[in-house]
Amino acid sequence: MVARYYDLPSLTALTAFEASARHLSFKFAASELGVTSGEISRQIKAVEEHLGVPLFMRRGTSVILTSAGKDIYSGLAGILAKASDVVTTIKRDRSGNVTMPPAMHSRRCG
Amino acid sequence: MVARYYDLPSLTALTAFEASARHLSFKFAASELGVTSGEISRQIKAVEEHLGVPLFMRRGTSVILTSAGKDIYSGLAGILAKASDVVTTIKRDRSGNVTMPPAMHSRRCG
DNA sequence: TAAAAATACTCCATAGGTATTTTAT
DNA sequence: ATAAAATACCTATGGAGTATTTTTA
Repeated sequence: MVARYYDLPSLTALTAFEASARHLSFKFAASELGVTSGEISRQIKAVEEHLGVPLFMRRGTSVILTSAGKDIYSGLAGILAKASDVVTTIKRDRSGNVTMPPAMHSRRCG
Repeated sequence: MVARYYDLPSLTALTAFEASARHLSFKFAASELGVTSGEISRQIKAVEEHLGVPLFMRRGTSVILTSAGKDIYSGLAGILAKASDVVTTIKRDRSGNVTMPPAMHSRRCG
């Protein structure tokens, strides 16, 4: 396993958390992300175990954010979106914008 | 697979890229992250395939960043560090700081 | 008792190591 | 020839589905 230079849970888990926090529902998060709610439940648990803090209070048929959950949500949601923007921008501007001759696109170059 | 609400390569791959770009060496990145250089090579390839753009020019015994590589590096390195900060802060302030009675720390709560 | 979350299985994809090969110096 | 990156092969871990169980409104 990569030695976590960045101390972060997996993107999968953070994505599950962000959607769950936004919807205040594992079920809706699951449906938005196209996975089962069981998987969301496991991913949320993974984030909580990574942090050592509960992020949701389970009230049987619904969930609400703990204050740690609110902090993480407000701290991370924007950052994830920004990271995604950077990547999307590069992808949009790709091919021909690399300020190098086309030959540079092959794996090896001299 | 989670339906990539955020259009990002895996954190593992981004971490490998960040370290490689900083060191301009897959070998040093590998040693810093505690993995083999073969794994770094594969992760970089994964990012490049995700983006559809080469990020490094391979010059046999060394690598240099393409302009897309520079863009991604300057765009993402800070964001990853910031995300890591958020998480680290929460971890440091955990246990007892949840503005809820200690009982709230158990899985179920009423 | 119904609706949502948690969990016990299971399976598959991705992370990662070792050993070897390729590439450019 | 040497030093670094790429790759073929293999194993281990984590992501994810199905079905069932638990929880509280």
